Amino acid sequence: MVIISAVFFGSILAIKSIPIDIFPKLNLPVIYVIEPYGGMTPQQMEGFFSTRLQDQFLYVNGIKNITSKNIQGISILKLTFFESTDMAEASAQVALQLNRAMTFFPPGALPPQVIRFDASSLPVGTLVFSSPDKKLEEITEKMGYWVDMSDPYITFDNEYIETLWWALKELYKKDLLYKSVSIQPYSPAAGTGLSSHELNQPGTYKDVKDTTVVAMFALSAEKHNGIPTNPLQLKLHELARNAWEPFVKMPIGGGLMEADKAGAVYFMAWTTTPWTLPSNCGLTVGPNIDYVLVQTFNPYTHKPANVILAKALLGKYFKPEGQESDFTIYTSESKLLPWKIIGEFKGSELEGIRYDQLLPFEGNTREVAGGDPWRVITGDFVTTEDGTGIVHTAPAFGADDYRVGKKHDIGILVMVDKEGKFIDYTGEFSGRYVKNYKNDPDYTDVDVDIAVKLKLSGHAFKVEKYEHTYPHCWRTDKPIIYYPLDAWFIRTTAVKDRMIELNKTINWKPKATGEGRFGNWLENMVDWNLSRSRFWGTPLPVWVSDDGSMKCIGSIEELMQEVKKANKALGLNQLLEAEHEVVNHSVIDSLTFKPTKKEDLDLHKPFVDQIVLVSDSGQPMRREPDLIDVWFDSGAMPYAQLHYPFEKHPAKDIKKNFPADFIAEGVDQTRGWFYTLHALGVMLFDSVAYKTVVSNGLVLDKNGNKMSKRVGNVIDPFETIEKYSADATRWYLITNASPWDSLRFDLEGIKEVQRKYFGTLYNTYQFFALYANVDNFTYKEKHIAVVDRPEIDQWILSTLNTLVKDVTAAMEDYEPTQAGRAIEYFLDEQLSNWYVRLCRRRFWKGEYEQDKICAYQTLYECLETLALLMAPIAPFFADWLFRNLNEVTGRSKQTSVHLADYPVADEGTINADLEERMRLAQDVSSLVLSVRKKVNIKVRQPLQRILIPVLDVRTKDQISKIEDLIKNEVNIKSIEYLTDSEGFIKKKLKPNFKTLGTRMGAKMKSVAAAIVQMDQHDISSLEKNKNFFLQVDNEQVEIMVTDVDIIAEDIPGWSVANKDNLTIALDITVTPELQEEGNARELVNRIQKIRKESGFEVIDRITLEIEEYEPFKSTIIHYCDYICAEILADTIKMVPKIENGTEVEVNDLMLKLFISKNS
RNA sequence: AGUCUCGUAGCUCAGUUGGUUAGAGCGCUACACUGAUAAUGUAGAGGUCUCCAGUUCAAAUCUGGACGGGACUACCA
Repeated sequence: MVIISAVFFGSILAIKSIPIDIFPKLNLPVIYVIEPYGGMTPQQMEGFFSTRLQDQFLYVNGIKNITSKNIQGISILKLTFFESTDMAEASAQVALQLNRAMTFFPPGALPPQVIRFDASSLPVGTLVFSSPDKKLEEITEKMGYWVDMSDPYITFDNEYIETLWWALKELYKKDLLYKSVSIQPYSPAAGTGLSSHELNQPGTYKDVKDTTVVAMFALSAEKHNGIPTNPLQLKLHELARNAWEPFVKMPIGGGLMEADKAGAVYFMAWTTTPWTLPSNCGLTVGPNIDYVLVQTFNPYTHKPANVILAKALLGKYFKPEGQESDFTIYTSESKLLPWKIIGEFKGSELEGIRYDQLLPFEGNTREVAGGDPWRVITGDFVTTEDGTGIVHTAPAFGADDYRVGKKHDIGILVMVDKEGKFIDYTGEFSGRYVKNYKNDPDYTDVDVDIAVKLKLSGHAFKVEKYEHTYPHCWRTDKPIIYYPLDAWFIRTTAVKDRMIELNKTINWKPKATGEGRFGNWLENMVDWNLSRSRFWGTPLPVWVSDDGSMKCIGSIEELMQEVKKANKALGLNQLLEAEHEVVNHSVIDSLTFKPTKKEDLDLHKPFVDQIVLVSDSGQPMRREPDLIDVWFDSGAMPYAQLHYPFEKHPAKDIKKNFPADFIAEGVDQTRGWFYTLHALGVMLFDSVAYKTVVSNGLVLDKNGNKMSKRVGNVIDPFETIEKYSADATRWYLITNASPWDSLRFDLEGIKEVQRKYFGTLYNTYQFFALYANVDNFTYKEKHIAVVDRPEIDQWILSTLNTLVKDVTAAMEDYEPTQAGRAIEYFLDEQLSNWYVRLCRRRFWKGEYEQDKICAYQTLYECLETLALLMAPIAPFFADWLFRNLNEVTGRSKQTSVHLADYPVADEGTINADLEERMRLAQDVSSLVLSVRKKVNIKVRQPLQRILIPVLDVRTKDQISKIEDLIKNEVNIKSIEYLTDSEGFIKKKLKPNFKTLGTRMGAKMKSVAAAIVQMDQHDISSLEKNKNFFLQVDNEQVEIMVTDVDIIAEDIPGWSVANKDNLTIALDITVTPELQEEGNARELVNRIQKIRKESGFEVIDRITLEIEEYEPFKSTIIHYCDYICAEILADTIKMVPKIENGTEVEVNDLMLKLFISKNS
């Protein structure tokens, strides 16, 4: 047993130290890449993420050695995971699910404490570290989910078992543990019960052809012990008699009709297992099903018969043309069976009617059955899908039968023994196997013989071969049967209400699973069948004596005491070491039990079975042979792995480990682990076992099919992680679909994540590092207060803090998908696409002073925070980023992102107004750009102005604060606002359906139409008076300003664009001045290109010579300073002729120029 | 068979308490930018919101049913 601290760890490390050497390396860490490329292409991304790098990192940096022990001052939250050792089998599924699950930990919870649970029921000794564990270990580590597996606690340790025993004894004391029979799948061929797991093996269910019989159960004589048992019973006989009355003494059905034969009434019941008929104890009908009494003939004996069956199933046995056809002409040769409905009733009316036992033998008498057999009872499970609507009920051989039989006390008959053969005293069938379990070549089918017998005696209505699926034993390939076996139960139904109540306090993700699937399950719960008849597993600590007294052992100590007591009372010597000391009980002959030392004690079979205890009355007691359900092991895991209540060690304090903050597992565990944890938590501690549960959806293949080895569509997690990295895989799994939704796993999606998210992040970081290296930015300057930074810095920091808030909220709500998507959006749309793009100049232009430092600090803070925020999802990249930043600046004392605290939003930095106006700026820019595109004027060409109609003061205010930004972004000179609108702006009304709808109701449609029809005059009247009367369907309807959105749709004569209620108009006149400026910019652009092609450094100064060219002359004169500044030229020389220059095209003008580097 | 869940663009997913132009990203096409440059930006095409019926002035959204994918439970005369 061990509690393991887990750290999300990792990073990416260089193999080769090839710096990106565009600029001299200064203090910031160099971005290492694997191949000698300068940039990061999608293809390289794969290589960059190579897990080989992760491995190196782990060992070089020693992060592996970090445990909860040496991390101080960090809040530790608990995380409980369940891991199955079936890893080898289901590795892909489990690994992928784990990937999704493990992102769940609330912020500030680093490192989470992970408890590893090992639900193995493998044989003692064989499981130390078998390959599945190695594999598990490896994948866990590579996924960035690290648990110390060097010392896992295991469920077959004595300490673990001791807690289980303690738990069982607690239940025993509360009278929640009892022994009973249950009908279980059983393989007579193998002589063993089968678990449902075994029954769910592929290939278990096979199509077989069985002999089926529709048997006829004759209603008893009219009285039972002198009184009719059901008023209907009399009536049925009477109906039959009356129906046949006209035919009495007539030659009918192959003989003279006799009055006393006419009244025979039969229930029809179908069975696919005729061998269960001697064990029949009842007939079950559906209370709400309609049944009919049909006058007809027995198809085999051709004698008159009256049968009862469900009305809905008449067509299965009777042809329509036979209805009310002539009874008198029916002979044994007749093809057509005449029939007539002579009575109709509900199933509930039939309840209690008695019938004669179908196949009475010496061995299946009323006394043997116990109870009150051979009655009609009701059950909800009866359908009219097939059969007759009346179910032959043999409580011994069907779970439903047993349940309903018990409820109605019809007794139980078990005419087949555990070898699958009829017991003695079953007449001619005695000793015969119900199926060919012995591979007897001369085997004859008992079912057939029973069918023949029934045919001959007039108790069969239809015998036919029927193909259906039937479960088979996976070991012997023989059909299984359902058989009553002794079993131990936990009386979960006794705490049902409490379990339901406490379940309501559990935070289920998604909610529906808890309320629906799990809630239903609880509502319909049955007692928990604990027994398993295998060899390996936790033995049930119950000893029983022949006279029925019972002891439940709750600890090793107690066992020792009891053994001592037994030794004394029975003269045994069980405590002693040796296998000699033969005593007067054969069981102990080969005893190797040496309980003098704890570790020598083996609480498993066969050892515990050899222990004999003594009852209070001095009788020897033997252990019940049962083992307990491994799900009990799992359910008790929170305390069993702490060896509760035997350990006093503070680290094993139950209060710190129970209940779990949350658990996560596949949704398929609803009835498994989720249930057993809950049941035991409630029964033992009257507490939930977990506060939150996340039920993970399945990971499907890209076509939406379940991954299966057989189909070959399994994703190998090793390969995936090897190739695409843990981070990209994790990010993909988390952001693509909520953990509880099933996910179509497509490798293309991971590539997309690499490009889109990690590529952008990497490039953003690289951009930062590039210039930070140049300027030697190490965050050594004093932190500049946010309010003292430029507006755009304030904005991105405000957005960043909003992001922190959102991500934290999403994480706390166990919504990592939302968190991941929010991070993506921030990085891509806001940081990269807006902030960095707009601020590029600030990083390379000008001196290293205030504004530049602001830019560095701001971008640094964004990157740093991003690293922290994304650490749970992308542990390796996040750490890489964090350390790259932090190792230079030392801002955080922690050496790894996983040791640092999760960011906390600074509310003071959040400025909603600012965020709103930046959104406006983005929208305005986007609109201007789209107009530019429409009219084909490139952004480099400056334009004079845009016009923004503003219908409220606030919008104007907001926009005017970000004018410069917009002007810069879309290259215009000025922004003008149109406030007084009438006659200039063409307005349009958009009805607000929400407010209008409730008021207008049915008139809504015509009102909406009328609103759209309103002219400019009407609109200004509405604006002025705040209301307006519309003429709709001869009715006056009042609308308010608040009922409409007023949109400036158009400004006549301008090029406009709008989005929502924002409209902009662009002045597209290019004046000669603007043209010149455009030319200048174009020229700068061309020269920059040449600089780059010529291999100049960005800081090189140049001289520019231009061949004189009249149309361009004034541009150069007017914009000389601007051009020089941009291209780092000291002077521009106009020369008459250039020999070896470059020809460039500027707005359709050809220029010849020559650039030389100044020395 | 029952219970649960999912079904929206070629693909992966958003879509608030029902409200009128159903959104992203990828992919595709075109263009722009060129001191983040194998990077970046803009635009376009692409939808019977699986189907049917109902409730409503109004349904991708609510109700019922069908179909399809998936999970679990059960194996049934």
